[in-house]
Amino acid sequence: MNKKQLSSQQTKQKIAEAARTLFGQKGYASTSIEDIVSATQISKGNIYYHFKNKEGLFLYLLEEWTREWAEQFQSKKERYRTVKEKLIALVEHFVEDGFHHPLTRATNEFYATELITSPNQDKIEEMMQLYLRNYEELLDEGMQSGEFKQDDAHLLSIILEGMLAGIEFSTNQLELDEALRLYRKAIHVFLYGIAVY
Amino acid sequence: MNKKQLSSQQTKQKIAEAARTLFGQKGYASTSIEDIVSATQISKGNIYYHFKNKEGLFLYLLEEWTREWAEQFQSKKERYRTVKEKLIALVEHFVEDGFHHPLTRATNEFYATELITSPNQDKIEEMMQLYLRNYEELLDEGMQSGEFKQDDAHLLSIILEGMLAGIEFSTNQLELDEALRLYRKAIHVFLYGIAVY
DNA sequence: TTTATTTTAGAATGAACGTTCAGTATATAA
DNA sequence: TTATATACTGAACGTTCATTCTAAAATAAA
Repeated sequence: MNKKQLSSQQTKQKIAEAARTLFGQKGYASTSIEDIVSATQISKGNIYYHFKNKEGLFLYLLEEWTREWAEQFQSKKERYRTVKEKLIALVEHFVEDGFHHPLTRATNEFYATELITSPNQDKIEEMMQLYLRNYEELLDEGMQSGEFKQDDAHLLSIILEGMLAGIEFSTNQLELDEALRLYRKAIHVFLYGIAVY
Repeated sequence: MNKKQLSSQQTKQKIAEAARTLFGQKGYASTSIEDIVSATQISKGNIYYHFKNKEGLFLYLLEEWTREWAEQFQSKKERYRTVKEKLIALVEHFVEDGFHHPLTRATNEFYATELITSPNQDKIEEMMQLYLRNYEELLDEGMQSGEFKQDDAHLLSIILEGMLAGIEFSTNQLELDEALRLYRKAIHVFLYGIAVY
């Protein structure tokens, strides 16, 4: 990569960073390309040089985020022994580190609005599935090991994912420690609910 | 109410009905006032005669919905004996009758986008609280009666509400019976999670 | 019948915004 | 040095859309 390509990559990342922050602060629809221009001093044309359009820019951020999430998920998983511990650690990690992730709220909005029109439905759907598959795997593991009752792991993964995502919704006004308390309680209720006694 | 007032009320309801359907089908932002004009043959000016603006129209629908919800919640509550039964019945009822309520998705979108800018935050917040209070009351009742472990009912109400709302999200593609199965499983996991053994 | 009030119509307004495009600068390669 | 592909600029475009405004129609009141 020569000097030019390098600085080009840097501007692309600068755009991405500012966009992530702005989408997080103002939501998807309310963030204009002009806002990103103001925040970065990078011209509109340049933004469109690096990204197909607004939707493409957002999708780029989503994919970046999903990739990171998956990596962290894996490394967390390996650090704990029982599935219970793993799940608790995962929840704590993603509350601490990601609960106010810039994109969580904007993603809801994006998903709610763009799902109907976007030709990128598949891409979004795929990302959703990634989260579910990871949870499902863990739950399966817990059933194999005898930690959890035999049950429909797929269904439970939707419930878990739904629960975590849904709580996030009520979480906007909460401080980190309050949020942490809420999520801990939630995962414990869930674990009690599926545990073998 | 004379003839004129009556027909005026009728047009107002006609607008509300069409808006509810359209917001449900296309989401909040993607539904234009023009769409409502096309669907109803009622003029723009007339719509603005009956409603302050688009946001006001949507809020009107939300309030209508919340009112109905609260009524049905009450009447359901009285028909069952234990809190467990009440909660299960409630979930089933609102899945069957409301899970594809026209406004569920649009409300998510509206909430996600308008929360930041809208001066109606309070109104929305208030509606949210109504749901929570109702759940909290029930949970409290269950703790009093010894059905549930002593715990923080407020926290649990947020978790329950979050879980139900969050699952809805994954539910768009599901058939009613699949959705019902999912929600039943969810409420059972939750109940097991908080029950006294 | 006349006057006042409420209700309806729809063209006009104006701002917001995503996207395009013609052109310019810059670094790399020849 | 020159040619070329890459990176970048920002004004202009076109469209969408909520909202406003003027006027007309319909009904109620006097």
